[in-house]
Amino acid sequence: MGRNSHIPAEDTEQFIIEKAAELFNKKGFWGTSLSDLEKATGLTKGSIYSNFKDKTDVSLKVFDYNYNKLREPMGDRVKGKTTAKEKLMACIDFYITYFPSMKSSGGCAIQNALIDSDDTNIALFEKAKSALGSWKDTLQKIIEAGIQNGEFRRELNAGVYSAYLIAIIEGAILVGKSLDSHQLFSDMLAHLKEEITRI
Amino acid sequence: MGRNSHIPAEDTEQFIIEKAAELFNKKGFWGTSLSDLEKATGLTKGSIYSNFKDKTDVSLKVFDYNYNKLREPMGDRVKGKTTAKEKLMACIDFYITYFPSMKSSGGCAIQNALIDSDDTNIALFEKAKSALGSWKDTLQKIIEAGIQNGEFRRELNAGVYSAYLIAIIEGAILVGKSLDSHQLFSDMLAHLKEEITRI
DNA sequence: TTGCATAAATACCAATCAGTATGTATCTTT
DNA sequence: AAAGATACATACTGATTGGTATTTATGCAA
Repeated sequence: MGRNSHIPAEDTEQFIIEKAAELFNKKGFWGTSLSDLEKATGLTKGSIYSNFKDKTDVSLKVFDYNYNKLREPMGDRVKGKTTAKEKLMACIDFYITYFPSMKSSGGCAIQNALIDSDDTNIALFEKAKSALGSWKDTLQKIIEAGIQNGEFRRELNAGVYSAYLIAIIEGAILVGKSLDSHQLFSDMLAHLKEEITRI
Repeated sequence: MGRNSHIPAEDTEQFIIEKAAELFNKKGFWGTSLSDLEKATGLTKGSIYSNFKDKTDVSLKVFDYNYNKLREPMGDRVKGKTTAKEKLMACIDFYITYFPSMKSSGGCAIQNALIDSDDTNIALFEKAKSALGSWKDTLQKIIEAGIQNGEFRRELNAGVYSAYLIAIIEGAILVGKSLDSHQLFSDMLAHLKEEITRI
């Protein structure tokens, strides 16, 4: 009936993305149906398809939304710090703080997309992979700067250690979320912070 | 036509499980359809349903199969070692060795099940969760023994560190698999081994 | 105020989904 | 060799899937 044609399509698109975000993050691409999206948005399929090309299109834009919801506040936290060590610590502290909300919204979007879409939604997998890569690059540059200015040992391999940090964070999210323990999650990352003071 | 009625049902069940294992591990529970199982096994739906109650039943037995394929060889490797440190190292070395085959079969079954089935296949999630818990218990006991006999510092929290080890291993699988680098995976776990010599 | 573009709803589609009822061939038991 | 059990296939179901074509209602510009 188009009684909302006065609403710009852009707003509706964003509305759908926000409602779909938690669904895709929790139930995955194949676990989320269009009727799920209809229920969550209160809109009909026709409306969804006049804003998105297809289900994959929705999932890609939802990933960007979920990803930016992580990246932006983390960037803000790291930006304020000066030393490499402080930047890494800020990154870890960010995750400790955001764990509860991340858990309730279905976990880490990158992790979910990497596992969920492997083989079955290649476009989404590639997006998640590139997000992972750019996160690794960011950490690697921080670590390299820390090596240069003498904060970290010269023998430290920045390429490996950046991946190592991500591995622990993502692994801790998996374990902490599955065992449903914010405490355990914080303890694991606290241990990591200790270790960082010794590299 | 029942031209295979001379084959014991038990064998057919195992045959289906083995063929389904890679599918479920790669495509997930909702990403794998019964027609996928038909194609992979060469059997028909009727045959599958005379061996399993429903699709969930298949997924649960497939998880046990995938899980045991990990647990048994790992148990063998650890069993041979005497000190706690050697046991942890053997566990890590196991993953370094098995990474390629694990990657080609779709990754770590526990990790996949935990993320894939969260919310959408509760029975499978609970199975994966309990597998995670018993793995953590095993590591925790090894670490506690290591603390007792003076291999590790008395301040080390075995409950936290066991979860920490799992987090790194699972995280390294995620990163190594996604970035498609056995080298990076080995390097991350080598770094972990170094760290273990210092706890 | 009359058209026009837009946005959303309705109604529909073929394909596929998980699951079942029935049929049939083979093995086992007697 | 006849009867029953087993193991698989065939054929079907209703529901749901992702996606599309059409219709209707609204705001905006002429």
